[in-house]
Amino acid sequence: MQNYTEIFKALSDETRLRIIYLLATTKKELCCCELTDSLEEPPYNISKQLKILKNAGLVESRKEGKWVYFSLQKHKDPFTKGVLGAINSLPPADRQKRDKQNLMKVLSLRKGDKCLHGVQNKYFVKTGKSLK
Amino acid sequence: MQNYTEIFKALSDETRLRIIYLLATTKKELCCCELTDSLEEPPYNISKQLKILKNAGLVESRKEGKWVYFSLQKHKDPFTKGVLGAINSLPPADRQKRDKQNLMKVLSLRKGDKCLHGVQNKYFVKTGKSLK
DNA sequence: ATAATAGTTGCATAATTGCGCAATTGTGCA
DNA sequence: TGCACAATTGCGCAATTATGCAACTATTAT
Repeated sequence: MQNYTEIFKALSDETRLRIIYLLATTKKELCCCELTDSLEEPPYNISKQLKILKNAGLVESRKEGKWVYFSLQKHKDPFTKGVLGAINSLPPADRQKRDKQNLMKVLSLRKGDKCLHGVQNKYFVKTGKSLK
Repeated sequence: MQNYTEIFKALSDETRLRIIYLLATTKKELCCCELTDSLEEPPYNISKQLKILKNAGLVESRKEGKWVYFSLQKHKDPFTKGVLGAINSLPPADRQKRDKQNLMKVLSLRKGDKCLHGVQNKYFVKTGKSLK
């Protein structure tokens, strides 16, 4: 049962839930810098939250050159599938809409479905704060 | 989205998940002392966890004399319904089997579907520790 | 009224978590 | 080799949460 409480704990943080929401609704693999631009959170924070999600078995990663792509864990037990299904069906709040808009903007910069740029809003990298 | 992280946070504790599991699988309303005996946890702990579950909107309570009966919240949004469904379908681990055995024992003491006794293992009340 | 009991709450302390910064790792490229 | 950059990690501090005990409320029985 610890497994399950760990999954719930991983989902009990707003940043982590926003990440999962993007992964679940777009059904794409996203790299750290794309998530950084989408959530307007500094890279180290995104990276830390992704690690927690990975340890909980919700997310898996794939390294490709300098980039690491994250996606929902493929092999899910019925429990995890049920929980992720519930998240996937959530109506998007303002925050989610903006996250998704940001993501669409960044995804349009991909070349051949690959992220070949880095963080767009470089300001995050240094300060962790949004520009406007 | 805070609502949802709050729900996940409420479920990210083993004691609370055990309570929800009993409520979800028995589909009965259970009083605090019955949960105390089932989980073999001291009453104040059960009471505190129930309060958190209640604040998260997962549980509702009904007072009847000295007793307070708790049950799953009746009016559930699709999200909550999905999450509780996932919990309900969990295969019982050893802990859950014992919890349920304990509960069955205590439920058999009811008169007319009412709990008219208190905590059976009174030792919990004073020390919070299991007898054997 | 007094005692007993179901349940709750306040408080002090311990443990955990979150966040930002700086430093580090790993990879590709000049 | 040295540099740029995506991503990660260790550390310190603040904030939050968990835990156990004791005191408290509410209700019933004597």
